[in-house]
Amino acid sequence: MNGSAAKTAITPTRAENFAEWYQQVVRAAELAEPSDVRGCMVIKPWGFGLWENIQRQMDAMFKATGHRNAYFPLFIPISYLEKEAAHVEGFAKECAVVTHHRLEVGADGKMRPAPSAELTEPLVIRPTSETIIGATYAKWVQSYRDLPILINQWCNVVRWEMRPRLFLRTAEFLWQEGHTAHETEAEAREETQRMLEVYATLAREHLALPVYAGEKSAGERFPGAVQTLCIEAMVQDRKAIQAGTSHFLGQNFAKASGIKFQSRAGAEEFAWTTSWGVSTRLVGTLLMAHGDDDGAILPPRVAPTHVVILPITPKAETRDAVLAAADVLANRLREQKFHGAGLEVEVDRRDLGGGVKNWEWIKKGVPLRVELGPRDLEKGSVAVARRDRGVKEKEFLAADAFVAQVAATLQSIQDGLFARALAQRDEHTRRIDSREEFHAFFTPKNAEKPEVHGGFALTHWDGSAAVEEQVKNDLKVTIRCIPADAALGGGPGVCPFTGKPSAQRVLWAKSY
RNA sequence: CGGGCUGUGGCUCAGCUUGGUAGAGCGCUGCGUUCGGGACGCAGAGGUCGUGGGUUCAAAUCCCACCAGCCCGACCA
Repeated sequence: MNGSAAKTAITPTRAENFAEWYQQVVRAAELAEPSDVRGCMVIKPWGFGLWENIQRQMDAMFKATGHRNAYFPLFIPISYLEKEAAHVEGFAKECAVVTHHRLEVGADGKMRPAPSAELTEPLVIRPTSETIIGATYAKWVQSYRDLPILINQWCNVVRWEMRPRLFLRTAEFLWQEGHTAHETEAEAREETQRMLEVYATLAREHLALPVYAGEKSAGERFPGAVQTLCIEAMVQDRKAIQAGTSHFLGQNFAKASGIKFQSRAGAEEFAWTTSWGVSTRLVGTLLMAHGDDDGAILPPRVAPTHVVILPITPKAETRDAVLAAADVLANRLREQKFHGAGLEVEVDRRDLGGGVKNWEWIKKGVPLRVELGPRDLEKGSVAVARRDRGVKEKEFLAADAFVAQVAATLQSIQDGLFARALAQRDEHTRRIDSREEFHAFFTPKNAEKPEVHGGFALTHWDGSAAVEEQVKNDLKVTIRCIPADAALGGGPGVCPFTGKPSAQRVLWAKSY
């Protein structure tokens, strides 16, 4: 024991070095770790449990909006990728390529790809699946009666990133990609919008992340898309992070892949397609949005475990009774429903001393920790600590009362996290009308070691790529989206960078 | 993929300048005392010093190459 009361579980703190804090949280919370393969991560059970919960809830929303899951190949012939010009250009730089199908022992005794087993056409490991799914849809679609096709797939993709960060940017990551084909433009645009709303709902209600929804500027658009919609969240260093995207692909991919059909009028027409996705990046987003200097804080709706029971067994003679009581309490809690499902409860029976266990769970971000000791058995009480409050704040409750109100308590944590994130975002979202103020907003006081600064700026823009480019070069700030909400856009005005007219305000920020 | 820095038990690092055959703290294992705010004592286990080559009687230490990681840029869910 060397600690003062002010000691934090994570060093450095968020204020000291946010990027390093994040990495330490991922490690301390046992969410993931770097693997021996450059750029790839091992997602550990606690981190994967989080992803599974996000997955399950999102999957239900996809099904509810008429989609079905399917699975398409990991390997994509290079010729498929070449079909859509903008698309290849966007992804070519980060593709892993499979060139051989067999290994052999070389002269140096080491394994090497067998020269005799070179593929006639190399295969790309999917960076995304528009092309191969498009080629498949082309076979499936002949008539307007075959439309719409509403399919989603859960899978991994590979984008050969050079600067990996766990969950936020890795060479391989897990995601879902929805791919739909429609008879009309209007239908496809509606789908694009609908799925963005699904993402916004997921973010707000399940992940407790307030998000701004809007459209990407041409410069930030998905390669090959006509329109890219997105939701943008703010994390605690006030940077933006894209939490989901939905693309209206027009007829670009239909033309590239030959998805055509005979219309009601008998004419041959190209289908209108969409694609939309969210990735394990959401896990990183959650951590950066809600965590504190003691580690992760998980929203109850996606936490792998809602309640952990920590039996306090100071004396051998009371140990069995306490452990038995912990199991009874756990079972009573499991009968409680939170958003339709029984609570996930864990009894931590490990024979570890003192506060060690307690701190492990704090770092992991479990919503509720319950201490149960010999004195509680006598009094019928429990000691409850909420992860969204200070680690010292322990509430002694009658066990019955705790069980009765546990679902409400979890919801209160969920709501509290959202409110906290919303307050932080609103506090650091500013309408800015002058170039000088814009620059000041995004310039740290300490250039050597930049402090947390800036935020979201709602500023007019003349619509030119030149301004985007200039601002990005000067400040590393980009347009995160053109907000759909008129209250944010605020109608016409003047671009502070050029003095030219602007249709509406757009959302600027530094981003992940 | 360009510029800089760094590779030594599981982790963080000392040792390298001035070559002489490897250390600390944490963690881990065992036993005991502890346990409602991150415990303590004693006894242990654990290292091809990133990889390959070179110089030397002798290399963690000097030289070369390669690989990997971190930071800063360009790119991105």
